Amino acid sequence: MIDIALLRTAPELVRHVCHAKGSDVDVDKLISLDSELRSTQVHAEKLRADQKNPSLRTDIEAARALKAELQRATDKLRTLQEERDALWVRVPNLFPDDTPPGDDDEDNVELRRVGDPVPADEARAHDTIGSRLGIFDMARGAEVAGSGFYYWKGDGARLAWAIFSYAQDFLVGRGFSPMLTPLVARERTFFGTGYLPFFADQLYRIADTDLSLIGTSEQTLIGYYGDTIIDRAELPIQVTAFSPCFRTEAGAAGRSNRGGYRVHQFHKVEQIVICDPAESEHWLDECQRNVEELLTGLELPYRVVRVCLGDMGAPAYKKYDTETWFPSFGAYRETHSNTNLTDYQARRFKIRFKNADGKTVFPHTISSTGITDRAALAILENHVQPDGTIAVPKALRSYLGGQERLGAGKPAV
RNA sequence: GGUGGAGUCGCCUAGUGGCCGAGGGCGCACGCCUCGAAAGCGUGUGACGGUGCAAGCCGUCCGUGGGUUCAAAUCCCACCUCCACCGCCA
Repeated sequence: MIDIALLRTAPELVRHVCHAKGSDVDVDKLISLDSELRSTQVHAEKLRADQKNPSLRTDIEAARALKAELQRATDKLRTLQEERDALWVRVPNLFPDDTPPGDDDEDNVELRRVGDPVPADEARAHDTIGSRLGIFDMARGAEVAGSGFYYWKGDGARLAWAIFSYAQDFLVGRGFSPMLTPLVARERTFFGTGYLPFFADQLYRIADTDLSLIGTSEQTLIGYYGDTIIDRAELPIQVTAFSPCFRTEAGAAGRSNRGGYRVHQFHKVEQIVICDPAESEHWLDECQRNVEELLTGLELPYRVVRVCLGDMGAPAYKKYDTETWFPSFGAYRETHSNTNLTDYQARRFKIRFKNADGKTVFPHTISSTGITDRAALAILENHVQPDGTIAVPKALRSYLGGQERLGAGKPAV
């Protein structure tokens, strides 16, 4: 959420944000609901104050009448509150003036390219390579769990573990504290992190419970601090976690995403920062630097784009995507996303801290990919050798017992 | 999963329908005292919302949400969490 005071002091700004981010929230309705809510609240509070008058103890008839009136006022208050909040929680976050306009990822603005991409080559498709080496299996994944699930096997599974360990060790070296988190969470958590109501159709809900599978450990990492007032001395909080991530990808069926690029379950090392509002731009840049150093260490060519308005999502204030070169797609494809959410999550989740002046304020949150198994797919495609094996980037060798080639031995299974 | 107990202002605690419409202690902050400190004494001590130019004022919050009542921390219902024991288990 943004500061509701903006609705009263700068309604044009709220209108502008809703329009720019394609929100269908009726701002005029919102303003009138909010205004009526407040006058009703003043009325109800006055009645409640009257109710405390000791003379009512001897005048039970008057007390009854007052009770009835107060009942009507609080009923109305509740209705108005529900109506206003239903709209308010859907108002998107603000964004800086230099945010690129646009509707989708086509309109993202490229900032830089790093590394020398190998030529586009359909034959380098990771599923083809991985299947041939016996380290990657879509077919059996579909058999067991349905379309959109796959297996890493043998050297493939070792490669996946290697990149996750590599990324986590790197981030720990950068001051991040590692966690292993719950893989399910309550609705409250998804609301607080801004995934509900905006991405409701992405959640795997667990029948007959309040729980859903997490779509990212961001949800449980930020959730850890929900409804708390953080000691200022603890900021900035830097945490990282490895977790499976579950997404229904509703609506993505039929898109050209062969192989394991877009699936219902992937694995991710996440980087999360909770910091003083004055420092969030700095930490967004720090997280971006981490992303790029991780990719450089994996010897993968990439480009960085500034994400446009239409591709950003309601909770995001500013977002960089990092896209890694996939020869089989003949394109840079998103492997990392790095977002400054400013105080949008903190407000929803009542995460606060006391600033130097002793005022209770909302911190900013940064949510950024560290590494996912999409990077492992990119390693297959970019580092495949003429003999069909995969060259292991130097940075990963210590995580693979010094091994320099993947898939050279007997295929697993 | 079963049975029993419990959740009050950072921590401990008082509390069985209206002198609690939240008291006390600890801690913390400030002041007095002191050469300085400790002790002692005094004052203060949260969150959220509304209102006002402002000092301030008003309201809400006793795990959460409902309900009973003129009136609820207190009575009723549901849920959440924790503790103990039993069962099961990596």
